[in-house]
Formats: sequence, C-alpha cells, structure tokens
Amino acid sequence: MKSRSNTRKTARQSPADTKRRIVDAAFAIAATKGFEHATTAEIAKRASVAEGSIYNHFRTKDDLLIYMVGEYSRAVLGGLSDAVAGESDPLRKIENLIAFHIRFFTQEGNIFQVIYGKRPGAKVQMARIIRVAIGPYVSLIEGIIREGIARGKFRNVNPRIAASVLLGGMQLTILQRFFNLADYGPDEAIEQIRNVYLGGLKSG
Amino acid sequence: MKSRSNTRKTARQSPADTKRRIVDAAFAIAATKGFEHATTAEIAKRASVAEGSIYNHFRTKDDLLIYMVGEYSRAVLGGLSDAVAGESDPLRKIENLIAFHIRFFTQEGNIFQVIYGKRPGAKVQMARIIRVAIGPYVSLIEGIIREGIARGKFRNVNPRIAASVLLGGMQLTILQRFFNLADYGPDEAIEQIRNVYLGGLKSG
Amino acid sequence: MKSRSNTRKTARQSPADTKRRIVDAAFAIAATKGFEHATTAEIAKRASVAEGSIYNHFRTKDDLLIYMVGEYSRAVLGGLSDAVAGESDPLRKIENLIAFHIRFFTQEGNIFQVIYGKRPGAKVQMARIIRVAIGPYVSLIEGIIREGIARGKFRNVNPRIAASVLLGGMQLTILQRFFNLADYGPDEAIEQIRNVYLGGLKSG
Amino acid sequence: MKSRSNTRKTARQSPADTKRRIVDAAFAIAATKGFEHATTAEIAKRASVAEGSIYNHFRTKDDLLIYMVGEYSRAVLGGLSDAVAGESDPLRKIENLIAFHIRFFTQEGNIFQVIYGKRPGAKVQMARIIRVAIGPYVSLIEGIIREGIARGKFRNVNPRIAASVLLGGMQLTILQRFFNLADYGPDEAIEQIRNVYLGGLKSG
DNA sequence: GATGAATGAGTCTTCATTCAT
DNA sequence: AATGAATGAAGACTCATTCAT
Repeated sequence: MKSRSNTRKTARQSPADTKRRIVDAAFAIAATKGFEHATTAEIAKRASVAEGSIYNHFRTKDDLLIYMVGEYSRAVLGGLSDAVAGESDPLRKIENLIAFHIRFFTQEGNIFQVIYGKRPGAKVQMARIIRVAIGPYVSLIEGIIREGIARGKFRNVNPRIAASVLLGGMQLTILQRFFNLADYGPDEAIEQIRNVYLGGLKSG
Repeated sequence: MKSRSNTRKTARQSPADTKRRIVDAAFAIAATKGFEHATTAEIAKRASVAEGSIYNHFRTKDDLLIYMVGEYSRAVLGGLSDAVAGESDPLRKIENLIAFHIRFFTQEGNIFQVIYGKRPGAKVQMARIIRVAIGPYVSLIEGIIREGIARGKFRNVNPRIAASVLLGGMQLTILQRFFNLADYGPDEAIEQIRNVYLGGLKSG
Repeated sequence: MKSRSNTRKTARQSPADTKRRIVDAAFAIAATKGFEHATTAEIAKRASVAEGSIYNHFRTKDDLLIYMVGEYSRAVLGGLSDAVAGESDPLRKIENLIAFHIRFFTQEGNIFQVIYGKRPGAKVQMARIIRVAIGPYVSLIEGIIREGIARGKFRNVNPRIAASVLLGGMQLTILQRFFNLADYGPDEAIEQIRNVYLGGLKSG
Repeated sequence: MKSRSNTRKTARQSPADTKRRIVDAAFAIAATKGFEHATTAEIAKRASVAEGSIYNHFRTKDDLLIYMVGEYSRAVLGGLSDAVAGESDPLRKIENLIAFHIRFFTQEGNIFQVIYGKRPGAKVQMARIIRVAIGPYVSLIEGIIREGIARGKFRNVNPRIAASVLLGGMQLTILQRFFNLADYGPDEAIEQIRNVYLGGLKSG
C-alpha cells in the first residue's frame, strides 16, 4: 500500500474551469514544441493544476489532443458557417470557404503547430485526428456541393468525392507551406485553388 | 574433440541480403500494427537478424521507415512513369496518373498500412514523410501540368498549387476509404477525380 | 520519437552474472523492507546494473519475486533432500524434515522477510507464490508419506492431505512467530509439531 | 421559479446503511478481482455512494478490508460456537470444528476470493489479516485443546502450537483446492484431517 | 454525514541505441 | 558486418485520500 501524504501547497481550483485551463495550457505548449513533446507535468504546471487532474477530464494524454483537435475543428466549422451564411449562391459559398480555410490554417497558432510543433519532429496519431476533424468537414462541403448541383450551379459530380478533393487539395497546399516545401502566399493559394477547383484544369 | 565456438547455424548472409530482410520484415510487421508499434526487437527476430544489425544499415529506426517510404515512393513514381510514358498528351497523362495512383494506394499492402497500421493508434512523424514522398511527387505532377500549359492544353494556373490540389485531393479521397469514412470504390473515385479536377466544379 | 543520449558512465558488466547480481541485490533489499518497497531503481543501483537490465531478465518486477521464491524453494527442497537422504525410515525422514523446515524458515534472511519485510506492511501476490513454492513441497512430503504407508510405518491416510496438514501446520506455526503472535522457540516448535503430527492429538 | 440546489434524487440513506452498502459493494467486487484491484471509485459507484463517503466510515481503504475480514471472521467464529455448543466432549468439538471450517471456507463467496480474487494477481497485506483473523481463531482452538488436555482427552501438548498446526493444516488444505493444486472434495478433506490430526500419522 | 473534483507522490516499464566481442 | 546483452532517459498514469461545499 502506498501512503499518500498529500500536503496541499496551493488553493484548490474552482472545478468548472479546470478542464479549460488544461486545454489552454496544452494548446499553448504544444503550439511551440508539438503535442508529443508537451509532457503532462509541464501542462499541469502551466495550468496550475495537479498532474492527476488531467486524468479526471481525459482518459489519456492522447484523448486530450483529440479533444483539442475536435474543439479546433468545431471552431473552424463554426467560422465557416458564418463565412458562408450570408451567401445564397453555392458558388460563392465555396469561394468563401476556400478563403476562410486557407486563412484560418495559415494564421499563427494554428492546429498544425499544435499537432506537429513549429519545428516538426513530433509523431502524431493521424487516424483519430482524421476521424474527428476531417469527417464532419467533408460532410459540410458535401452539403454545399449537393445544394449547388441541385440548383444547377455545379456539374453532376459525386459530392462526397468532390468535397474530398477540395479539402485534400487545400490541406496539402497548406501543409507544403507549413513544411517549407513551397513558397506561395495565402492569397495566391486562395486564388489558385478557387480557379483550379471551380474551373478545372482543362482549357477551353 | 575440439570445440568450435564459431559453428554457425546458418550461412552468413550477404550484407545486401541482410538489409533486404530487415526492410521486408519491417514492412510486414508494420503493415499490421503500424511502424511505430513494430519494435526493433520484433523486426530483427522476424528478419532472423541480430537487433544490432539493423544499425549497420540504418542510422536510426526512423531512417528505416523513411527508407521504406522512399522505396515505396520510387516504386510509385516508377510505375507512374511507365503509365504516362506512352502518352504525349498531358491531359491523358493526368488521366492515367489518377488511375494509377488510386489503384496503387488502394491495393493490399499499401504504404498507409505501414504508416498508420491497419487499426489506428500508431503515431507518425509526418514531416519527414511528406518531405520524402510528397515533394518529388508534387514536382512530377507539376512538370506535367507545366507542359500542358505550355502546349495550351491546360489553363494558365500556378502549376505547383494545381499539382498540390490534385495530389492532396487524391490522398484524402483514398484516406477516407482507408479509415472507413467513405464507401466509394476505386473506379468511381478515379472517374470522379478526373471529372472534377480536369473539368472543374462549375457548370456551364 | 524519443532521442536517447545513452552516455555511459560505468563499464559494461559481464553478461553472465548480471542476472545473479540483480537477484542478490533484490534479495538483500527486500529482506529489509519487503519486496514491494524495493524499487527497481534501488535494486539496479545496488546491483550496479542499469534499471533496464532488470527487464532483460525478468518480464516484470513481480516475475523477479517469483523467481526468487522459486530459487529459495529449490534451496529448501535441496537441503531437505540432504537432511532426509541418510535416513531410510520414513518416520525419521519426517522428523528430520520438520526440524529442517522450522530451522530454515526461522533463520535470519529467510524468505518471509523478503516477501513481507521485517516490518510487515508490504502486499504480496500470494497466488503465484503458493503455486511456485507450495506445490512441489507438498509433493515431496506426499512422497515420503506414501512410502511410509507402503512400508506399514504410517496409517493409511490420504497422503496429499496429510502432507498439506503438515506443511500448513508448520507454516502457520512459523508465521505466528514471524508476526509476533506467539513466543515459542524453534526447538519447542519442532518437538511439538513432531509430537502432534506424528502421534495425533487423542490420548490413549 | 425557485431553483432548489438540494433537490435529492434518492432518499438520503441512514449512515449505517451507507456503511453496509459500501462493505457489500466492496465484497462483491473483491470477490471477483481481489480486493487490491477493487478501486475506491468502483466500490463507491457500485454502492451508489460518493467516493468520499467511504472515508466517513473507514480511515483507509485497507481498513475496509480489515473490517470485512473481521466481519467474516466473526461470522466464522460465531458459526463455530454454535457448531461446538452442543458438545461437551472436546474431541467431538474438534471434529465439528474441522467440518464446519472446511465447509465454510469452501462455499461460494468465501473470503479467499475476496482476498486473492478468483484469478491470481492481487496483492495482499498478509500481516494485518493474520492478526485479525488468525489470532482469535487460534485462541479459540487453543481453548478447546486446553480443555481436552485438562480432561485427559488429549495428550499433553503445547496447546498453542497444536492449535496452529490444526488451523494451518486446514487452511493449506483448502488453499490448494482454491488454487487448483489438488482435487479432493470437502468431505474427504474433513475426514482425513480429523483422522490425521486426531490420530497422528504413526501406525500402531 | 454526503459529495466528488482536486490532489500529487511515486515507479514501473519501454525500447531505440550502443559497443565489446 | 554481425551479434545481443547492457544501457538509461523519460513520462504517462494510478488511485487512495482530502476538503470545501
């Protein structure tokens, strides 16, 4: 039997925001060194919370990352809804979506930094991330495309695949910048993706 | 009777052979559980090689993965060259490329299994993989697009971004299937990606 | 990926006796504080061995204890064989066995100290211990009893149960002393157990 | 509308009831996985009680086990008194005691399951258990033996040691069955232990 | 007495990597 | 080049216990 002395050094935190503080601390640290390299001890310290408290809110450390990705994902999708809300034209919706996406994932403190770290090297559990973040996003785009097709604005394509092509295309475009494999700016990326994706590659 | 300490059970392998066996063993194991969960001990055992021997051929375990990815990547690009070789029309080249890509990454024993494992959980060092595998691939596509533009077959787009959109679009389309988030078959994917990517989304 | 620096501080140990040193160190430490409170770090340090080396020889820390118990058990059984070897009379064999057993488990550095610690409080995985240590021991006693019955020296009892009664009786007699619940000395215990066990409780 | 913060979902339990539920829950869980592996969280949940409530009734988790062992022990000794009450002959008392003991500790839901768990692995703090459960029991047997000696029914042995031999002998006989190291039934065990213990091993 | 979120000390274990042979 | 035992840094995680409400 282990004896626990448990002398308390600091005041107990208010229960409600403990989870919030953990997430914020984890985000801040991970945004610099990548989530894999953010230790639970460090996260707890920055959150002014006991290390064990992390495990009152998340089953494992990885669950914390997934939670963060999910939260970020919801923020993206929320922002997206707004960016698209004013428009009734599906075409314009897609255009806005592209702009919003590229800007969002290009800004400082984006989720890629959290996942990969500013100086890549961290390993990532891709599968769960894809499940949490990609699925709902594709579905959203899919809906817009479906609408566009119904209204005769878009050609009669498979909306799921078309949505995947757009999202995948945007992501790789961004990732290449992130990993310094390309040097176009966000605005150029936006313009070009709109151009290619909406107009197709073929001339004439 | 003289005791011989160096009685060998099996014939000594040629160095090249040893490396090959290590790579093959690593591939086989990783294809099931993902590279992260394939330990050096397990790889060595399966390759009938001492654990230390791995380090005569690869500086680190990660180098082994990168080597495997690179090898796979070269196989893809090689196959691609063939698939494209007969064609002079850039448009047909792209069409062939799409078909080849989807089929290659959809077949059993594909590299995704090695990287991610059949069942999620493995962590991946995306940065190097992207560098090794994506970079050259984008460049290849970029070349074809550039050629198509020069010949007036393609519209005047940024070829690097256009290439990224295609590759990213194909990858996400495949990944969704891989993670069971979509249920289209390879053939439909090929047809639709060709359609969307080459013709664009807009009607008329 | 965790990077390992692995700067070596001390010379590598000769492979053969690494296991021996670990076991000896574990025994010495556990004999004082009980196995549960002997940390792997402490054991490794005392054995002048890397902590990880423990796991080259034992799958878990508990396996190390079981190994020690087994080794101790074999020592007991070995000593027992000697103590019994000279005798041909099963009755004398049992008498010798009782004396040997009590003395062995009463001496300084006995296995109870290792398991429970001198100042009890440690928790113990009894099931495995019983399996490793008790089973063979009961079988040994059983053999002697069986022989005695065959020779007409012993009454016709179930030898397994009779053996269990003897071993269990000796153990509890010792354990009560160990936990300071009784104050008879070893010699008295030996004499009385012989007396009761061989002659029975009933008078006349 | 007034909000009532203290709307209770279920009626508040009486303190005694709470304690009872905790003990019952702990017993039920421990009977499956062993007390060590029954966490306070799990016990509380099963008892429909807050985790902290356990500590209103027991100083530590181990105290809970000791309480359970003590309760069980009292049940044994109580049953024993009854089984022995009718008899005036010490010899018959011992005979009844043996039968009662074996039957009690052989029935489903016995304390061994709680302590060790149905499948091995749990660790046990033997010292306190022995103190709580064994001590009083040995004393009880000791009393009977002392009486028997006084009445000339038993030979003149050290009653404490003789009692230890009996209890230890019974326990190991049972434990071997519990751990599947022997296959005799309860009735055979009873008969044989009576036979051996009372009549001794020696023939003639 | 009851609640349950917060606490944090404590340690086993992993496994890539090294290097003497 | 091959061997394989030795190395050790590194950290996630458990869970009994506390205490403010």
